[in-house]
Parts: sequence; structure tokens; C-alpha cells
Amino acid sequence: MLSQSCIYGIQTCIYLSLPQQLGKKVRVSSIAESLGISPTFLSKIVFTLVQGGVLCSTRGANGGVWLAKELSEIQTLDIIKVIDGPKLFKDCLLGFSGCNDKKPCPFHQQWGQERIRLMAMFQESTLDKIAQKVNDLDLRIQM
Amino acid sequence: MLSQSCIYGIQTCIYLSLPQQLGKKVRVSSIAESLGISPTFLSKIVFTLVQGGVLCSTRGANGGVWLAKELSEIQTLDIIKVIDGPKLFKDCLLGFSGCNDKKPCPFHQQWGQERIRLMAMFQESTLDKIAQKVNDLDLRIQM
DNA sequence: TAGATAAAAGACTATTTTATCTTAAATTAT
DNA sequence: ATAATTTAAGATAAAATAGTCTTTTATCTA
Repeated sequence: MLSQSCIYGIQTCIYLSLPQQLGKKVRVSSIAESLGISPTFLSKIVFTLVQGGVLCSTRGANGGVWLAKELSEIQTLDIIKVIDGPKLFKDCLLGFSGCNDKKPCPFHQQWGQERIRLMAMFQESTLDKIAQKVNDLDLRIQM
Repeated sequence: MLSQSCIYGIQTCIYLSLPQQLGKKVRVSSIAESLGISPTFLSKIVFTLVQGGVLCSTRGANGGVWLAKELSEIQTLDIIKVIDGPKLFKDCLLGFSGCNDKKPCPFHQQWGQERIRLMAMFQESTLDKIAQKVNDLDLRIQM
């Protein structure tokens, strides 16, 4: 469904949305430690998110990364598109390159509907709503 | 979403469901040629489906493979579970191993609902319905 | 200005997935 | 029986994904 890199990217953005981190510059190494991810691997994913306009970063002492926009303006869908690309929401489920509305594969219609629902789920899941949910339920970000 | 092997497996089963092939023993090599897949790669996927009870096979001259059950008794979900396993319908979307109803991740509730819809789609898509659809619309199985 | 810090970049390794090539085993037909 | 055929099996290769290690570059602080 989502690549491991994408999962780490979403986890990172959720982590940066929590009150403890929000508005601060956070070191990639401390994110990696909190989430139990390899620091250098995460730094590549973070850089992808920086290039994609989801995060900002600065180097050097007291450097770190932070969310590039307001929580309400970052959708989970943005993160997925930056890391995994749009293929999940574009490609034919059965891999037929010629599949389209006029020449649909057997799943075209139904998968089209489900895909819209999935996209809506990821669009509506903005970081403010996710952070709220995490706090309300006292969730821990943990593997 | 689905692995390439799983896509090939589903394509193969659909191919075997069409009137031209139904009830016959079909050589893997001719399936592979029709679908544009590497014959030896497909033969491994086919063997997985044989072991999983979806297909039957016999070796030797005039050998080949065929569907192990009635079209109405083979769900796309069966094929997916045999090839990709149940992880799509079990694992936490965000990769949290401790995610469950009592300690849900931020997507647990919504993803749970979408996952049920996806499972239903793959359950309801039995090979008879798919074959019917392919014939009604004069679809070609083509890449 | 110098040293410390932390992201960026590059080279490298490991694992999984996808795919190919060759050989073995089973079945049929002659 | 023997030869031809076809799946099964095994070894190998290529590509994508996941992950590590080292060096470079930018930034802050003393």
C-alpha cells in the first residue's frame, strides 16, 4: 500500500505536529531516535520532503527541520505524493496500461470509486486533525 | 497496492475464465504469450496458485493448468491472499505494530472502514462476474 | 575567526522483488 | 519402451527498495 519510506515520512510529519515539537526546529537524529528509525535513512526521506515543500530545514548548530506550512494546510496526501508519487491514485489496479473509461479493465469502475474514497481519506487527514486525534486518545507514536 | 506477481496471477485466472479457455487445459507458455509475461516467471506464479488451491496442473505432453473450482467459487481475494498474503488486510497503515482497537493509530478507524470496502470488492469479484464483464464490454486482456 | 554542529551528498551494502536460464521430473503419444 | 512435451525446481541475474557509512557543506556559537 504505502512504501516503508512513505510510512516513515508520515510518522515524521505527525511527530513534528505534536505540541512538544510544533514550532521548533527538531534534529533529524532526535526524530529518528524517537521513532526508532535509522538516522541517515530518515535524513534522505526528510530531504525528499524538504524538496517537496512539506518540510523546511537549516544546517549547522541549532539546525533542524520543521513543517513548512500550517498544520491545517498539510494533507497526508501531500506527503504520499511527494514520497511515493501519484501512482497509487492513477495506475490501473490490474496493471493494464490501456485501461481507461472507454476500455475499462474489470475493476476499473469499482476501483475508481474506492480510489476516490482513499484519496478523500488522505486529503481530509490534515496534520492538525491527526495531531488532535493523537492527543485526544493519548496515543504514543511507537513501533 | 498489489505486487506485480499478484497482478499476473489475477490476469492469468481471468484469462482462464474466458469461454475460449474455460474447461480446457492451457499451457503456461500460451498464457504467458497471450498476456505478454515471461513464461518461466509466470510458471512460478502459477505454481503458487496450484499450491494455494486456486489452479490445478498436470505435466507432460498435452499438460497444462486449469481453474480448480467453479468460476463463482473463486474470489479475487483468494488469489491475492495466496500470492501476496493477508498483510494488505491486516497490517497497520502507518506500520505501528502495536496498533489495535484499544491503542489505535490516527488512521486505524478510517483505514479499517476502507479496508473492509476493499475486501468486499475483492470478495464480490468472483471469476464468473469478471468473465461476464469482460465479455459484455468486449474487453481485451492486453498490456 | 575557529570549532562544533547538523543537514546534504555520495558511495556502498543488504534485502526483496522481478525476471531469466538451465536442468529435472512427470505425463502423453507413438 | 522411447521420444516429445510440459510443469516443477534450482541456480543465477537484474532492478528496486531499504539501510549504512563516510565525507562535504552550511550555519551557529564562542
